[in-house]
Amino acid sequence: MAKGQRRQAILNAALDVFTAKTLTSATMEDIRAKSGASTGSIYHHFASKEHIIVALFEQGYGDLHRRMRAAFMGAPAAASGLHALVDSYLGWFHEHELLGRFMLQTASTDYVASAAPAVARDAAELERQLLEWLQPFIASGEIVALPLAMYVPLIIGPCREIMRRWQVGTVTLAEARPLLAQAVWRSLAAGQAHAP
Amino acid sequence: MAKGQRRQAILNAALDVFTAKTLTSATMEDIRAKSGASTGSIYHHFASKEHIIVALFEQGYGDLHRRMRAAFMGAPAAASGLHALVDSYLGWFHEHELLGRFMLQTASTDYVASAAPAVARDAAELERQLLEWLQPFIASGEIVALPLAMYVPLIIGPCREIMRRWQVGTVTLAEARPLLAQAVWRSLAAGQAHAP
DNA sequence: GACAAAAATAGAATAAAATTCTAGAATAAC
DNA sequence: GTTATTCTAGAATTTTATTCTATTTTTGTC
Repeated sequence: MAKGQRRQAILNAALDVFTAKTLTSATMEDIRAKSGASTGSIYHHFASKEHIIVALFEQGYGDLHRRMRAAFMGAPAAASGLHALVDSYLGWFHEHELLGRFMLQTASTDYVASAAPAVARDAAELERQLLEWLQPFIASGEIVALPLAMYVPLIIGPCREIMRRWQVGTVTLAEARPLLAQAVWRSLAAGQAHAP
Repeated sequence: MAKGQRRQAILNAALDVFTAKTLTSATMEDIRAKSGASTGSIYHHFASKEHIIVALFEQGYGDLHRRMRAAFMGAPAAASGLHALVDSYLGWFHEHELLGRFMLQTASTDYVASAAPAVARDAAELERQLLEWLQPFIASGEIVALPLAMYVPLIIGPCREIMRRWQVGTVTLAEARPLLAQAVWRSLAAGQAHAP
């Protein structure tokens, strides 16, 4: 078995098992059986069940963040950049159904923050870059001025909930995708109608 | 010990333990020690560790949903109803810090859906009522027409993410509360500027 | 207020699962 | 080719959830 093959086989098996059953009810024995690895081999690659979970998160978020970053960085206009960002998020989860299900269903960002500091750092860096990219549009008044910590929730919050629903089949991307980007844009675009 | 006292003591202890450690690393022994109940007593009230978790969810979501329902139902105007809805969500989590942390951090809606069907049903009913309430405003063109499954994500998504951040201290409610309601309103209000 | 029935508690016993350990096989480094 | 390192195996151990049996407390009834 080639270099790193076994490790990935274990991760793949774990992902299957974790999405089929719940995190707690999935046993190491399940993972062992599905991956074909021995107990010793599993514990050679991962210190514990939790470490397997963390490794999956790192893999998933690493890839997702990379894609999101690429989406807005370099975009010249606010609207197109945000549109691309929303699209990248939806697109990633669309293309990584199992891992995405695991990421959205299993644990929250805060759980990850303590268990997977690398992911937390990467997320913080991504947010910093996004805010930096937004800055000129806020300054010019094209995007509403808000406490900085609010932008990501306003952009990602709706995306996340939509993808949750997509995962359980109550929403289709074909219809949601363009409308979602527009809705996010409206929530951030300045110079429009005010509400009470 | 009075009627139902022990059950609640167990739930309280479990909540403490679950928020202090992770769901898996929190043991029945931890709960036993903190609650002062015996093993037998715990298993008399709850069939398993998972049942304790579900009971906490039912308690939390039952109360939250009740409050959200009260917020918009009967509101005469779209803007004020949505404002009240957002406020009720933020307010509830503000007032139930521990339970709220548990609910947002621990498990997702979908996990709950399979484990706690009562919660899922209640959530579905709440959504139905919200959409029914929204209907006239959509018909009149005051609120944008979207696939029905998109409204809740657009409203609750940002709220959820904001509260997550509030829980870890990166956002204060004093500043976020009014701005969030406005942003949600903008994302739903029709007849405004279009984006590419 | 005595008494049966039901609910609640206790803690020991068991079962299930995670993790550790010791030894052996494969691979890489030199 | 040989030595060191990584990897694999599977049995042994430890930890944790759950079950079981017996005892106590409460509740409803006369």
